Amino acid sequence: MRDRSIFAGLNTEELRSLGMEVQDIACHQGDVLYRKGDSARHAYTLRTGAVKLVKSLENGREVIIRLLHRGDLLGFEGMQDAQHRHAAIVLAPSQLCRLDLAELQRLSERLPKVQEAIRQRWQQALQSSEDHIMELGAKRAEARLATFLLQWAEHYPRLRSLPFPLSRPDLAAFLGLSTEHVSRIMADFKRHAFIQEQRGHLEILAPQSLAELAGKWPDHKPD
Amino acid sequence: MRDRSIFAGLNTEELRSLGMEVQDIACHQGDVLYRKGDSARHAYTLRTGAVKLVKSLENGREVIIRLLHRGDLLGFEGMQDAQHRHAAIVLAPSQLCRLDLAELQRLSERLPKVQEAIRQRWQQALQSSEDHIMELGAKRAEARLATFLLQWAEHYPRLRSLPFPLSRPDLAAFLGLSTEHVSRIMADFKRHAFIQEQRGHLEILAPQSLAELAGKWPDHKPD
DNA sequence: CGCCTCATTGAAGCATGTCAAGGTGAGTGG
DNA sequence: CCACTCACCTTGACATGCTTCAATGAGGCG
Repeated sequence: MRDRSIFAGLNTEELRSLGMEVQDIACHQGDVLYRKGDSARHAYTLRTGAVKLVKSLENGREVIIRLLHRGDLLGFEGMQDAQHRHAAIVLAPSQLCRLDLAELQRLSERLPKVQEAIRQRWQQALQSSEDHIMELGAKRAEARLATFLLQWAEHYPRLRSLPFPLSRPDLAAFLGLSTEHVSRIMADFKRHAFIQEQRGHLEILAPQSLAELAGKWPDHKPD
Repeated sequence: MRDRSIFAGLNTEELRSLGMEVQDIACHQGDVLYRKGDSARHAYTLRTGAVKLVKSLENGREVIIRLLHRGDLLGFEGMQDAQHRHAAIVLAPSQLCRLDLAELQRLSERLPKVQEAIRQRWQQALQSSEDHIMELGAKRAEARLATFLLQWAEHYPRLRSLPFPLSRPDLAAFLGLSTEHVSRIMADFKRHAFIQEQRGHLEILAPQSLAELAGKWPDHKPD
């Protein structure tokens, strides 16, 4: 596990031998990796667990811009901006690797592979953001939530009972809805026996039904 | 104008001398640069004009994922995906440069500067997508529209009358609203003399008022 | 214990979507 | 040149999805 490639096909040892300072970090729920506006010193790779990237409106309302899973990178915006664009908050017990940004910068100039790897991750992030835009722009609450649950499940293949460290406010902040509305829909899903929930774990009982809901649009009843 | 750097600090001549096939292209409204699913052969830089990137839901409903302005790049997802992720449609008379993706790929492996430049643009795109997510997730229609108009204006500094090639359906598809609702709000803005519109041109009369609206949130009245 | 935050539910209000109708303007074929 | 069409814009009336406010209960934690 310690030997698996953590970034750009390189594992911890190899990165270290290239002069990179790599630090293993263990976090638990609620830990703040960095806040919006912090000067960007480190980037991270998420080895296990889950992290949310949060942006706040002047108003105090928070929006979750992206949810990170095992294998995702974060904090790399520091390669161009001096400061972090959002806050990174740990959702579930996680293990991360912390990389020094300045050294990463130098490394990427020497190793095109690294540069390439970073670009690739950025494209992934962009794609997921664009998908999210579609969800927010075109679907209704029920469909957004259904889509989201199915996507979440994809991150834990061959697992019946999924880790699900998201609170209702979290879900609301990610899906652009009110806490109450999310709660109502989740309760509905449970009543219809589409899902089952207990102590931070989620089980999807009727993926088929959720998939139908996910593809249902405001303006069109398929029958 | 022909000599200005079009990409990664290189102008047309320099790119050509590096073996890159560069083609100047002139387009007008409605031209389709590529469609979603087209195999990705070319990337483009937008020299003047405006382009929309569109994704369709299975339902037929269209969402504008991103709006491109002078200096923006498009089609670069082809460097990793074999196919384009969205359709690119020209909104206003535009001049573009078309680059061969395969050659660009090779070039970027030889020139770190190019790789770097592409990564930078990707980050910009990601940032703008994330901002868009915030708009869709946290603001109401009036505020979204106000924000959008002000942002649009920023792309045409020192211009009183802005080119504004967006139809109401376009605005709706970008802001995640219905055409009618957009129309109503725009009419409101005109009645309040915040803006003025004529034949594809827009004038912002009261940026201050729009800015106030843009910062107004559903749950909080500032007074 | 007492104080949080979270989850759930109800009732009411408002924002936005839907449906429908009529008006304009641009392009097209006669 | 005209008439036709078609996409777009606007407006109204209505339906509904979603939020807000309020109240309650349940679990974590000092």
